This record gives sequence, C-alpha cells and structure tokens, in this order.
Amino acid sequence: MPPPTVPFFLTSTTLAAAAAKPQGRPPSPAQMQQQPRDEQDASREACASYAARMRLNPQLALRLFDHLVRSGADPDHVAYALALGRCERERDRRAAAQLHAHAAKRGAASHRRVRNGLIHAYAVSGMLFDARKVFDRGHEGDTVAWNSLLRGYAAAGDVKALREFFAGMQARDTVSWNTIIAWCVENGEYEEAIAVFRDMLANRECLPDRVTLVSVISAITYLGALAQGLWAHAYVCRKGIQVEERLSSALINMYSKCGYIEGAVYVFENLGAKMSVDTWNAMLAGFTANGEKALELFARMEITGLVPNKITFNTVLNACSHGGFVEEGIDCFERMTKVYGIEPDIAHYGCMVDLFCRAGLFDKAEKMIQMMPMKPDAAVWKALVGACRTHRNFELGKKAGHRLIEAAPNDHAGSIEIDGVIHEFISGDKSHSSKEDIYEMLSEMCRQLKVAGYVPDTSQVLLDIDDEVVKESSLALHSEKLAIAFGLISTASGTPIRIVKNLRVCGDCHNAVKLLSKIYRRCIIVRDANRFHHFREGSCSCGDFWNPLLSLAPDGPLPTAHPLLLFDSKL
DNA sequence: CTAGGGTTAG
Repeated sequence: MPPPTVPFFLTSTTLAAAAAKPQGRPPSPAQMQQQPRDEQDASREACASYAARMRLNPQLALRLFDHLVRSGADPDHVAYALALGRCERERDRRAAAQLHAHAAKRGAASHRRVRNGLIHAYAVSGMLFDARKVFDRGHEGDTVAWNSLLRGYAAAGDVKALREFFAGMQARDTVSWNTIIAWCVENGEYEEAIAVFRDMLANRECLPDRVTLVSVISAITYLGALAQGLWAHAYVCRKGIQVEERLSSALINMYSKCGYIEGAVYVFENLGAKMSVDTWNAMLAGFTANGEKALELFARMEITGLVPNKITFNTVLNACSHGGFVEEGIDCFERMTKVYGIEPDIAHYGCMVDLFCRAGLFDKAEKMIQMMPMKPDAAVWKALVGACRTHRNFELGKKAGHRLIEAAPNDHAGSIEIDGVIHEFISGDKSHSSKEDIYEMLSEMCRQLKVAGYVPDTSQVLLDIDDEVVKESSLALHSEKLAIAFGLISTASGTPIRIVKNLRVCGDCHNAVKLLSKIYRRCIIVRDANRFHHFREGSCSCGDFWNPLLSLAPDGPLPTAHPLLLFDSKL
C-alpha cells in the first residue's frame, strides 16, 4: 500500500492556487523550447510509464497521476485523460475540478482530449453547467464533445432537454443515437428505444453498430418480442456486425427470455472461440429460466477450464433451488468458496435459503440466515415466506412476513408495462378486433376443459367477489386464456403458441393451460413476470413449483396482495 | 487515453 499522502488535487493549497489563478498562462512555445532536451525526454518517459500503470490499474489512476506530478514530470494529455476517466467513472466532481485547474495552469486544458475528458467527467457527475462552459470554449465539429454533453443530458434525466439537445446537435453519429437508445432502455422506455432505432434506420445519417444492437436487443428482450428479436438477429448477420461477447450475451438472453431456448442454444453453440464466462452465464441463466438442465451445462463449463464467477454461481444455485437439487446446491456453494475462492454475497446466501426453503428444510434455511455475515434482505424473507406458504408452515411464515414488510414496505409496487407487438389482451377485454371468433373459441375451450375434468379453482381470486358464478367467469376471461384462444384460431395447428405476461400466471390458468396443451396438442409457452412455462402434453416445465399458492387450501391465510391479471400482451 | 453496451432474480 502506498503511503497515505494527500493527492495534490485534494490539498487546500492547490485549491487556493487554482482559485487565485484559474486560467494560468500556458507556457509559450518559446518557453517550451527553452526546456532542456533530456528533461523533456525524461518527462515523456515518465508519462508513458505512468500511463501504462494507470491503464493496468484504473482504480489507482488518480494516485498515480499524483505520483507523476510529484516526480516533477509534466503530465501529457494521456495522463490527464486517464485521470479524468477515473473521475468520470467515480462521479468525482471534486477531483475533476482539481484536474481542470491543474490542466489550465499548465496550458493543457485546451487539448482536445483533455477538454473532452473534462466535459464527460463534469457532464455525468451532474455538473452540466461546468461541462457546458468547457464545451463552449471551442468545440467546432467535435462529435466527441457533443456526445459527451449529450451523455450529460441523459444522465441528468431531463427528457425534454435531452431531446432538444439531440435535435439541435450539429453532428450526430452512431454514438449519439446509441446514447439516446441506451437512455430509453435504462429508463424502461423499451417501445421508445425501438422507435428511436426505427428513426435511426430511416434517417440513414449513420449506420447502427454492435453497440446499437446490444441496446435494441435488450429492449426487445424486456418486451419479450421474439419476432423483433429474430429480425434484429437477422440484421446482425446480414450486415456482418461482429458478434462479440456482449452482443452474443444479449442475443442468448433475448432468445432465452422470449422462451425460444433453441435460438439461444444456436447462438451459443456457434460462438466458437468467442465463448467467455459471460456468454456461459447468459446461457446458464437461459437454461435455468426455461427449465432446462443448467447443472449439466455448468459441468460442461467446468470442463472447458473457464473460471466461473459470482454471477455464474448465483445462476447455478438458482437452478439448484428451482430444480430441488439440495445436495448439488450445497456442493456448488462449497466449491464456490473452496475451489474458486469466491466470497459468497447476499444473493448467494439468498439462493441457499431459497434452496432449503423450497425443499421444506426450514431449520437449515434458518441456520443459513443466522450464518450469513450480512443482514438478510427482502429476497431472503420473500423466499422464506413463499416456502412457508407452500409447506403450510404458518408460524414461521408469519415471522418471515413481518421481516419482509420491514425490509421492503413497497414490495408490490410496479406493473411493468408491456405493450403487445401483435395483440394485446387485458383481463376481461372485449374490445379485440376478432373478438367474436375469440369468444367462440373460448367457450369451445371451456367445453373441452370440462370434458377433460377441469374444475375452476376460484381460491386465488382475491378481489372481493362473493358470487361464485361471477368468480368463475372472471377466471375464464383471464388474459392468457384469451390469448390462447386467439393463438389457436390464428395459427396453423401444431405451431407453438407464445404468450408474454407481465404478471405471474395464476394457479387456475396454469392448470387450464396444462390441459389445453394436451387437448389441442400444442406447445404453449408462457412467460410470466418471473420465468417461463413450457406447456406440453399436459405438463409444464416448471414442475408446478413456481406458485406457492397452488398447494394452499382455499381457507388458508391470505397472502399480501396477490396480483390479479390486469394487463398482458400478445403472442 | 475522450462519446454508446450484456450476463443473477426472489
């Protein structure tokens, strides 16, 4: 550890000097000439060697910059840029201002890279005014400067200002468009992200690149819009866009979350040498969510010699708890710490608690909670509450429930907005275009279900509906049934039906869809808020293990605000 | 070394 000297840019003397002499006077070319040759060479050498160290150790960039200054060398633009990059990532406005003052004194602040580094560092750390000031001192045609400032408006979250700035930009390139699209995705405006992408394609002032596609595919993933995802993938192939690690992860994730695991596997298996821990992680997550054999895939990963990371184990442990593999889960947890030296974080402990809970091993779960070195978070209590319901352990469930409310009072907030790409179904919706046909199909479906011995389970309708008949008919109109009816009449027989919901499937629908998959011999894939359900020949890939309410008697304790289907979408 | 990005999940 280097001695704890105070970096020059944090000392009050530097501050005072900077305040007194904000602009400084840059050394004239003549003065620069006067400097002895070998001294300049030494300075250049020092800069190069420090730059290398700063690149290697970006988190020490500021300290290294300080050392460089103390060694008597004159920092070059690379050193400034590296140090400012650190300020930008850390949102360190104080150090950015110090570096600014320092650069101004030495006449380096007018260097293009230093200036852009300053704009960026200021812009993302909420100092748009200062960023603007640097920007206004000569930026002619510098797209990096424009984009840095644009990024600042995005970070500030003022949509109107962002839009205006974007519209008024002198030079807009791929990065500018990417910045806007990324902002949309980050802020949950997925439809908007795709709309901007459409504008970009129509506008033709620049071409989408791999970064554009990562953002766009990510938006598509959130929307569960497989058709658009397939298009995006085709676009990548068509335009010869390089499928590097992040893009392949995005594609694998997209296919997985759209329930088209075959597509994800296709991308994964065709990566060749470009496989990385991250692509494996994406594939493992896809297997987990789609009820595939994630543990076997993990075994394959270990054989390749790639070193799994925190995320890998989080995913694998999830696969264990979800599949009920208690022994394997314990084994993975051990291997993670002992073989790979990974310190378990709260999420890992959460997975273990979930693993034990689902298996009904409550004392082990409790022991795990006591063992963990950090405070249990909402996820832990949620796992416990859920399992207590399934296993009818009311006493512990009550305790855990209280802790959950303590940890996350607003847990039930949010209803993700998913807009249908093709069709939208809202529970009880009668406004659909071909509604006559759909409702006819629906009643036919109900008849078939009755023949197959289906009895509506009204225990999960939590609104205060007294009348059994009303309850039953409200269940019959749940949006996935509407969507399936539509799917059955509008697609060729044998075509898999894909449904995206933004809420959990209710137990009644889950039962009904299982039967429907058998009656109509269709593979029905439903994505709910949490995971995928692949219904085939009367059973589901989730193994009926997703909904703690399923095994609850009608007179059991009411869970806190179970969401009723309100808003779903498409096929 | 200055602008834009993916993988956990109850």
